[in-house]
Amino acid sequence: MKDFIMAMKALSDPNRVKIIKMLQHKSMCVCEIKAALNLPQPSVSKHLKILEKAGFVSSQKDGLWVNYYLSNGSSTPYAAALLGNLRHWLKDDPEIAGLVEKIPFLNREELCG
Amino acid sequence: MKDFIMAMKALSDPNRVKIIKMLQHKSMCVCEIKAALNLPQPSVSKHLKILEKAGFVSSQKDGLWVNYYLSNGSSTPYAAALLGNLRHWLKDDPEIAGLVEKIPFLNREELCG
DNA sequence: CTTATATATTCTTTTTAAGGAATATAGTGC
DNA sequence: GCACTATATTCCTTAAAAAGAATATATAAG
Repeated sequence: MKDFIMAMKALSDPNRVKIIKMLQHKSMCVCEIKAALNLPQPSVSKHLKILEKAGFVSSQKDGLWVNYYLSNGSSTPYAAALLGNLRHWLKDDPEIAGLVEKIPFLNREELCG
Repeated sequence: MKDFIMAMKALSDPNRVKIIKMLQHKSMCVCEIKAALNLPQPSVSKHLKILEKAGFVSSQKDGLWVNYYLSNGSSTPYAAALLGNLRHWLKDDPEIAGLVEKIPFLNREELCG
């Protein structure tokens, strides 16, 4: 039950849902997410930590950057199933669509430099 | 997005999840749920309202009683899909199992009289 | 119309989660 | 070693949700 509640709470915040929807298209570092959502960096880090603990995302260091990407099923069954649903859910949400359109133009070197 | 967040928030509380898991077995009135979960009546009514607004449960008056039951897909796609998942999720949770075992012995006339 | 009962609503208090500013950590390059 | 940069963490404040007590509504029965 505890894991299930943690998963639901992780998805109860629009910014965290937006992060997941963006990561469906490519793995991103903190500063890219920060730029896309226009949020302060510590806020992004905190959201990512919540998503990570709930099993939705994983991370990998790449030098000074940390790349975040969607977890592959092995974490918790709840996160895995919900990530599957979220593949098509909210596809037509205008706010999400707007974000996704901008993803190709995010330039990590430029944003963080 | 708003509907999705509402659904996630509705499932972010253990008591509400327990209500859904019980309703999988039979439709129940407020006093039966109150007895099963050992919660104050206003608290049960409030939880039910949240579940209803998020599309998980519906209700039907039966004289002085109000019967609550799981909504059938037509409400929101999120609630419908999650209700599907919840059919098997948490089946082995000890707390849920304990609750479900007691459902057959809930006697509405006795509890509310 | 009055009483009794099941449920709903309101209001207040407490708890929990989110936002923000500042600081800390951990790599990188000199 | 020092300086720089991306990310993480802490602490404090604010906002949102839950719990609790009291009251209101609605239906049924006498």
